[in-house]
Amino acid sequence: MATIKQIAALAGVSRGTVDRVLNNRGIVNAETAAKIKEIAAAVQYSPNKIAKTLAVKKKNIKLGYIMYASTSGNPFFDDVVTGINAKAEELAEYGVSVETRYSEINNVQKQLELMDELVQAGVQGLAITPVNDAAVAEKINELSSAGVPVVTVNSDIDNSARIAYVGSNYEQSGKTAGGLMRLITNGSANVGIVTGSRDVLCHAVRVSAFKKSLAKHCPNVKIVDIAENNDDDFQSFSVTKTLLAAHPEIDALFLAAAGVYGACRAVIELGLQKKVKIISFDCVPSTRKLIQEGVITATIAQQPFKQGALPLEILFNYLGMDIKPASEKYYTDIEIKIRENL
Amino acid sequence: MATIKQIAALAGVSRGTVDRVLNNRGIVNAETAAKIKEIAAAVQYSPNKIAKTLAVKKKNIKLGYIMYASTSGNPFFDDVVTGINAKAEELAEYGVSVETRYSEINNVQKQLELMDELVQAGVQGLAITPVNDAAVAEKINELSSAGVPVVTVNSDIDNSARIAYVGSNYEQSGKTAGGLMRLITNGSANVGIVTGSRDVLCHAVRVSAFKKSLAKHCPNVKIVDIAENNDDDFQSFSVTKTLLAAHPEIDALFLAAAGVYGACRAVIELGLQKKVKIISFDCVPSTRKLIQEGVITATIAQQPFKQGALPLEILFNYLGMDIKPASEKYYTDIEIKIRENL
DNA sequence: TTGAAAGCGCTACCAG
DNA sequence: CTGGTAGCGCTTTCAA
Repeated sequence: MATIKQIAALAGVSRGTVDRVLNNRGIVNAETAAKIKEIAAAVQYSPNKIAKTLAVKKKNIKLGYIMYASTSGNPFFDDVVTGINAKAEELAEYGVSVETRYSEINNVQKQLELMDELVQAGVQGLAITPVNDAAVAEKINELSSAGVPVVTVNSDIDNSARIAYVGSNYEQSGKTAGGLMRLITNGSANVGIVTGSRDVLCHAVRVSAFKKSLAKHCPNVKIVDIAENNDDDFQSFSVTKTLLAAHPEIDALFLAAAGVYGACRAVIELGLQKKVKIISFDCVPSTRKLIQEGVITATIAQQPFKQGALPLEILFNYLGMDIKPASEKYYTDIEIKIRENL
Repeated sequence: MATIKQIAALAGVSRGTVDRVLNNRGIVNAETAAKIKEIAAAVQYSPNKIAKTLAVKKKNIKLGYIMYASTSGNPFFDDVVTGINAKAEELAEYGVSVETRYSEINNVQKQLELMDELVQAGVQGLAITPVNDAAVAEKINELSSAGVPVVTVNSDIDNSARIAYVGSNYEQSGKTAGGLMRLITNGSANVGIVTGSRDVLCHAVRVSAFKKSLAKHCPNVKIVDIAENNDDDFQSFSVTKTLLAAHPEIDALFLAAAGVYGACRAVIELGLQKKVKIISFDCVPSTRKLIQEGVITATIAQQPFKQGALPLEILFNYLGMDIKPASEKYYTDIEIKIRENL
C-alpha cells in the first residue's frame, strides 16, 4: 500500500520523478531511476486504481461501438444493447463517452462506413461485432496501427489485430448442446437440426461440435437431417415443417441459431410438442415463454448483457488505466436453462 | 454530471454547505438548504462514486467475517473463502481491512464467542454464516442496534435484523434439481435421496422442493427412500450402500447436500454407476472429477466465490458509500453443470 | 532532467 | 450555522 508520495520521500526526489520512472514517461537520470525502482520493489508499490480512475477524467476518452441491430431479426441483440448502455452510463462517471452505431448482418460496406464515421468522430477505441470479411479485418488492422484498439464482440474475426474477443466459445457451446441432448434422450434419438446458415462460421462451428460430441458418446443418436432458416422466424417455420414432414422419425430438434420461435410454431402446428424434444440457444422472451410452456426442454444462454458491457470495460482499462487485457479471449459462461432455473 | 463545486457556485455558498445539505450532515439554514436542493435537482446532481471511494480511505473501515471452516467437512467453503480473500484484497485499496474467523457448523457457543471477539476488535460491520439458533439471531440484533450492520451468508436466519442475505434460494434450487431429474429420467424413475440432515433447514427445504417439483409434473417418478449422511463422506458411503442394497429398484439418486464423494463411492462399489443416474449439489473438485468420469450426470452449483465476496461489498457500500442494499436477499445463480460445460 | 503545484470530486476538520 | 482548506493518490503541466 505504498504510495508514490512515500516513495518520493524515501528516495529524496519529487513525486513527478517517481511517476516518470514508474510509468516510463519522460527521461530520468539512470541512477535515480534505479534507486526509485529498487525502493518501489522493496515497498511493493502497486498503483491505486481508484486514484488513477479519478485522474483519468481529464483524458475525456471517447469510445465507439458497432453492434448488430436487433431489428435485423434477433432480439438477442436487445440484451446486448442493454449491457452496452448500462456500462456506458457507468463509464460516464469516468469522463468516458460512448458512440453506438447499428449495422446489419452481412452488410460489409455499411460496416466499413460506420467504422470510418466513428474514427472521424474521434473515438479512441472501438468495440464491434464484425462481419466476417477480409475488408473488415483489414480496417481493424488499420485502426490498430493508428493506435485505436479494437475489441471484437459476439463473433471474432480471423487474422485481425483486435486486442481481445468477447463472446461465446462456439465449439464448447455446441458440445454442451450435444451433452444436453444425450442426457434428455438417454442417448437414443433421431435428431433434426435447424441452423441459421452453413456459411455463418459460428453456426457451422456449433453444429459440428454438436455432432462431434454426440458421435463420440452416443452411437444411438442419429442426425437425420439439417435445415437452414437464415435466422428468420418465417423461414424457420417453413423449413422446420418441411423437415418434420419429410422425417416423421424425428423425435428431437436442435435449434442452433435464431428463428427458435418459428421452428417451435411448426412443431406445435404439427402437434408434435409432446413427442419432439427441443434444445435451443439463447434466452429471448419468446424462448423463455416456450420453455415455461414445456415446448422447449432446455436452452443455452450466453450472457448477452456481459457481451455488451465487457468490451467497453476492456477498452477503458486499456486506454485509461494502461491495463492490457488479461486474455485474448473472454468467453462467456455457457448457461443451461430449464423451466425451473430460468 | 454536476459536481458539488458547481452547485456551490450556482448557489453562492461553499462546498461544505452543499455537502451538508446533500448528505444530511450538520444543520443548515432552511432557506439555503431548500435553494441548494432545488439547484441539485435541476442539474440532476448525482455524487461521483470514485471520488467518494477515494475519500473513504480515512474512515479506515474494519469488517469482520465469520465463515464455516472447510475442515468442518465441506470443501465447498474453500471456494467461498477464496471469494472472501479476493474481495478483501480488492477492498484493501479502499482502506478496508477484513478480519476472518472460522466457526463450526452447529457450534452455537463458539460462534457467539467469535462475534464478541470481532466486536471487541472493533469491526464496524459483520458477514456471517449463522448457525440457525435463536441466540445467534439475538446477537445479530444486538449488533444491529449498536450500529454494526450484519449480512448473512449461505444460510439466512429468521427474525434477525441482518441488512441482507447472500446465498442460494434453496427452494428454487431444489425445484431445479427436480426439473433436472425429470429431464434425465424422461419422467420415470425410482429415486433415492441422500441428504445431510433433516434438521438442517436448508437441506430440508431443498428436499421438499425437489419432491414437490416432481410430484407436480412426474407421477411416474417415485421417491423410494431417504437417507441422512450428516455431510460426512464416510457416513455418506455407508448409508448410501445400505440404501441401495435395501432398494435394488433405485435407478436415480438425488444428493442434496455434502458427502457427494462418499455416496458415489458406494454406487461404484456396488457396480451401479451405469444404472443409477446421479444429481448432486455444488462443484467441489471431487464432484468435478466424478462428472468427467460420467458417474454424476449433473450438478447444481451456486457461485461460492460470489457468496464469499458479495457480503463484503454490501458492507462496504453500506458503511463507506452510504448505499443501502438494493435488496434484502441476494440469491446466487443456479448453475446447471454437466460434463461439457464444467 | 527535475520540482512544484493544480486538479479529478468528495469528505472532514477547524475557525469564525 | 457557514466558509475555507487540507487531503485521498495519481496525472499533467509549467517552470526551473
